[in-house]
Order: sequence, then structure tokens, then C-alpha cells
Amino acid sequence: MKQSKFFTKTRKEKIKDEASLNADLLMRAGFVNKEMAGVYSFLPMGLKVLRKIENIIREEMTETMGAHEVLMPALHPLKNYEATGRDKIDVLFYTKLNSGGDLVLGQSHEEIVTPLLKNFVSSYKDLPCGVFQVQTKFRNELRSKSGILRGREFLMKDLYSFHATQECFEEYYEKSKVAYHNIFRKLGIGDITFISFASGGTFSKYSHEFQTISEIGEDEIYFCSDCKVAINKEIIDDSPECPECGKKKADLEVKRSIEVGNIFPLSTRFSDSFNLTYKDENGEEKPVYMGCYGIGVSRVMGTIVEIFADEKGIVWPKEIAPFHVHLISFNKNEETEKIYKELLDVGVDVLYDDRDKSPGEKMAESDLIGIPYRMIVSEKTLENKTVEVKKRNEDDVKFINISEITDYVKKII
RNA sequence: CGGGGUAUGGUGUAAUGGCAACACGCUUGCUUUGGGAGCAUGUAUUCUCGGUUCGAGUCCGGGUACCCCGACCA
Repeated sequence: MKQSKFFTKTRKEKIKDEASLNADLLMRAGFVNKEMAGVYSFLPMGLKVLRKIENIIREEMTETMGAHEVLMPALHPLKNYEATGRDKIDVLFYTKLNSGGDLVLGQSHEEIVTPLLKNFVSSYKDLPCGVFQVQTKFRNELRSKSGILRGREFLMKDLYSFHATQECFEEYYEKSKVAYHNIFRKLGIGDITFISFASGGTFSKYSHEFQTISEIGEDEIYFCSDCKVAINKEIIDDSPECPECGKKKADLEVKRSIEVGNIFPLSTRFSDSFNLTYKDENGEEKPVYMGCYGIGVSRVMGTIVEIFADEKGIVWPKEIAPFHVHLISFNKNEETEKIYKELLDVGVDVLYDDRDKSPGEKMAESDLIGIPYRMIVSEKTLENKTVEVKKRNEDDVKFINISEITDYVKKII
């Protein structure tokens, strides 16, 4: 991709009235645009990052969880919420059909997926079953905050599982923990993201969250550094010790964290509301056990910006970076163009800054955008038939012979 | 939803109640090319409704939007 073809631009001034680091950097670098409080457009590079995060999640959902991807609607009939008693929860956006029906915008999809599965599940032979989607959620937050970490409209992966027995559910639930750990590891935040015991809210006695340690997080957790598990502050008084080793509350580390994922046992809470049942081997009708499993895709993106950014800008982990390499020409476009094509030919996702701008501006902008590898072609490097290579998160530079570039990039991507 | 703050060209800021200014950006031209270049040129601004006043960006009231703290948060 040539930067001269971009319709977005970077800004060097801090965004006015924006204390949130992720919002400031993502807007200045041209990844997102704020339309109103808590509502963002994702611009080409922002969308690329979002898609890469999605794909890492999708792969685990499909392969580890054996789940099937669907896309459910954002418009939901209010009567489904009346059936579950959730028609008055305060994050709901209400709207109406012109013909008179009452609707809400989807904030989660239990009220859709449960009746949906009712059309297909009737026998124990139809179970277990997992369906997931990556979809926009709407929550009428009284106050959105922290940039894309807490919006009124955001992208979420939600998986729902259906089982004949509690035991079958539990097995799947345990598998989801493995899948989630895999996902956060692949996203580059595995070593600071921990499973955390939390309340089950209105659904059940307990649930689990995946909390990424960060000072800007809204949550407070009691962390056991031996077992790498935590307890959310909201339930610490009910269970004041590490569930793994029994270490007491006073010996646990209190940390702030961002909830990037959560998993809930739903038991028969929703299958009861919609009468989702199956017939067992004896022809007896029984309720379906359910679980739900969420990951905030856009929130993960914001979290990664917060965690890795430095004073110059964003630092993307290579797994989700919008491009592998940022190729920059210091007014040596003919020579750089050849290198650009060569990189494209071997499958490198490269952003090429071919614009007529000063070196300082190009480098400052490159740091702001945060692509993992920067390659500079200048008069200086061409004298020695090299390009200068620098990693975004390291200070030292090295010079690679132009003839060896292809081999070099194959190793790094 | 309670509390606090802010609103001026595209962006960031300035302006005792008295001619709305500066920088960046953008246009055009020339120069420049290793850390957001230089000269010249053109361009564009007081959130909204009302009030006070000879006169309001500035004071007062309503509204709206945005930011922050808290509450809330399947």
C-alpha cells in the first residue's frame, strides 16, 4: 500500500479534550475517527488491525472450540427480552418499527440465539453445539469513557454453547479457558492477561473474566502471582483467598486491570425462558444447558495500544500490526519502488511512504503509526547498496544488503 | 444519573466589554532532504437560542455537544 494513496492523515497535535491515550493515538495516527462520545469509525488501517484480531479469535473458536460462525441481527424484538425479564436493563437502546413493533438494539445475543437454536435442537443427538459471531453490540452507557475501551457501540465476539448435561457443559467451559489463553497469547498480551474469578451477575453464582493488567483498567483484582489467577474485587469478600493455592486475601496483589474477555455458565436460565429442550435417549424432555463466552474485539485493540505505546506513538505486536514493514523513501523513489515490489512479491504486507515529505516528518509519522519494522532507503544507504532496518520497539538500527532483503524479511514476518 | 470543566478557521491555541490574532494544515511557486524544513503566495474561524449593553468571543440565562471524577456496567 502506498501512503500517497491514503485518504487519512496523521496529526501532530494532541487531540483536544481527549485524556485517553488509546483514543488520542488511534485518532492522531488515523486508525479511527470519533463520531460522538463512545462511537467510532474504523479507518482502513484500524479496520486491518480489527480484522487481524478477529481472525486470531476466529481460528480458536473454530478449531479449539469446534464452533460455527453465524451473524445474528442487531435489531431484536423487545418481546424476547420480556420473556427473559431483561426488558428493563439500563443499557438497552429502545426503538420501534414504523408498523408499531417494539425493538431493542442488541447488547448481547442470548435472546436471539436461544430461540434460534430452538428451531434446530430437539434431540440429544443435536448436542453439544457451539455458535459464535463477531458483531457490533450497542449499550446505552450513561457515560462512555477511555476511548475505544468502553463505547456505546463496539465490536464483540460472542460464543454460545448448548449441552445436554451440566457435565458436558463443564468440559466445554474448561476448553474455552484454554482457547482464551491461546488467543491472548497470540495477541501478544498473554503474559499480562489472567483468568479472574468474578460474580455471575444475574445468571449464576460465578463466572470468569480475562483481565489484562493495566493502570488504566476499570477493574480491581486480587492477583495470586504464584498461580497466575485473580479474584475480582467485587467478590473478594465472599471468597477471600486464592482458589488454587488458598493464599489469603492480604497476601494477594491488588492490581488494576482491563476486562478483555468473560465466560459465563448460563445453566438453564435462558433455555427455561424460551423452553429450549431436547429429548434424551429415553424420550424424556430435558432442558438444554448453556454457556456464553465473550471477547471485546475493539476493546482488545485499545488495550494493546495502551499497553505497548511509548512517548512517540503506537507499538503494534506483529501479529496484529496493520502492516509488517514500513518502507520509507527519502526522496529516492525509483530505487525504493523496486524494493517495494520485491517485498510485495514475497508476500510482505508493506506500507510504502512514497510521499514528498521531509525525513523528520516521515520518521515521526512512522513512529506514531507503530508498524513493527521500519526500512529506510536514502542516498546514504544506497551508497552501500543497503536499506536501514529498525524495529519499532528497539533503538538500534542495522543495514541489510538490498540483495538480501527478501531472505531477511522472510525471517522476520 | 450526581458532581466538576470546556466550547474561537480543517487542527492546536490567543484575544481588559471596543478592528478576532498566531502557529500548524491546505493551495500555488521556488529552494531543501536523516527526526514533524525555508521563503513567498492564497485560503478559511467565535456551538446554539435568548438577555444585558451604544457595543458581547468575552457578562447573564436556557439548550446542545465534548472531556474528567463518581455511580452504573451480561
